[in-house]
Amino acid sequence: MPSRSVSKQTLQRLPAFLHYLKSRPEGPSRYISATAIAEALGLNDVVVRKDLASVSSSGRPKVGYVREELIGELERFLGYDNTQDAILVGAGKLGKALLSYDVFPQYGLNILAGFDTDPRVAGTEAGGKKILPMEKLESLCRRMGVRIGIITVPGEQAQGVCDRLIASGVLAVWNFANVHLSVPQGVLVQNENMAVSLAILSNHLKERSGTTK
Amino acid sequence: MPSRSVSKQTLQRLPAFLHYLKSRPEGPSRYISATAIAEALGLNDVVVRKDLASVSSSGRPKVGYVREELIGELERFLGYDNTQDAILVGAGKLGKALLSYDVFPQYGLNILAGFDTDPRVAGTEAGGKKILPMEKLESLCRRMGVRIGIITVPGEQAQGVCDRLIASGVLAVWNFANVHLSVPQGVLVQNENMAVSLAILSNHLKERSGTTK
DNA sequence: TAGATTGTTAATCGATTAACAATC
DNA sequence: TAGATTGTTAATCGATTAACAATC
Repeated sequence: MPSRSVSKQTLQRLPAFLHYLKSRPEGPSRYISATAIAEALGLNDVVVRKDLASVSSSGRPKVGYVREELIGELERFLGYDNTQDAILVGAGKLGKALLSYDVFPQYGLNILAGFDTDPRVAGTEAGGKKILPMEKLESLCRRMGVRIGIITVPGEQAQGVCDRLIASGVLAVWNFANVHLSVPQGVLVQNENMAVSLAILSNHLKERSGTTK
Repeated sequence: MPSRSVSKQTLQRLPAFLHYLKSRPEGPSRYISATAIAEALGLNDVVVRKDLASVSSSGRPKVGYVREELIGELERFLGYDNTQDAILVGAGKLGKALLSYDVFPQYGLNILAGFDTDPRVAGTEAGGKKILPMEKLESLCRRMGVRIGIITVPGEQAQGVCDRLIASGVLAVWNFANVHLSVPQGVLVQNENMAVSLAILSNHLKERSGTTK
């Protein structure tokens, strides 16, 4: 079965559906409709129906979806049941916080270890994960077939670290450094950029103040 | 001068432009072209030109933009020079990390204080910021005219906290809890959702594995 | 059967890209 | 003048929304 290709927008909504289904109090019915999800999340119902269609085909007219079944299909689609190994580079404040972040396994992410250039940091632990010196990066990645790299180093070092990760076989980079990373075709960079969020918040306030009403 | 309205996509790219301009080594020229920015960030040049047009009108054919001038215009547009006060609710691990995050002021965000229900936490400090008991929430918000609220409480409490923030005059909510928040028209919720990022990473790997090549 | 719901097909909307005129 | 660059107008593309047929 080929994995269906979905748009980025769809992919951004699916986790919210899953979370809503899980958090919803066990109702009298085993069923849930796309309409109900749409209403709860403030979305158009056709959007929800289309999104669900790319993940499941168990929806039945008049009744909707079996809640438990849909949860399973979403989890499978999002890869929550298929844990991926990752490594993290840059064990500063943020890096350590992520190493200790204990909900990642629930989302299918398993951080094997952290890496840091600072010899005082390498050798220590965070969240029960070892922090290793940078020299071990390539060998660990290759040995374990690591495909996800998390970058939490200062901006100036990010591109260099990224290049080393890719050379070691990493195919997806989660970038917390506030710089643009250049990567070869086929490698994904997912930026986690607080500056962008702040810009959106600030712009909203500016527009609100601008209104006369 | 009315603040120009820009699309969300544009707003997401502007911080990257600014960061690139700032990080770019002082070249021989005072000028920078949209084409050069586009190339460095892997974007289409017309997109960059359109984005810049909504922020600046100082671009000149043949020469481009004066780098320093454009930096100033971007900073002003993004509100980096116009610091906004914010409060944070939920002083757990993540909350404390954000309270200590010392780059926010550079992006125009000033966190006044944290709040927490736990009496053992209220009264302590993080990053030099006081953590206050929840009872003081409304009075502080009203007194200081706080318009940004940061939510780092567990999911179950997020909606309740959100309602209290809005009742206290908050107009923009930065939500780190993995739940959908319902807010009245005119209030913005910006979700910082790691589950979404993980879904995107995981989906990329799935599609890569799916390819035969 | 009637009503609720799914899922599809067509219409609309908005963003990106392409083409080009203006200008230093 | 020629070339590089801006900024605008038109064409394309993709996502959302609307309309509707299918079905339990």
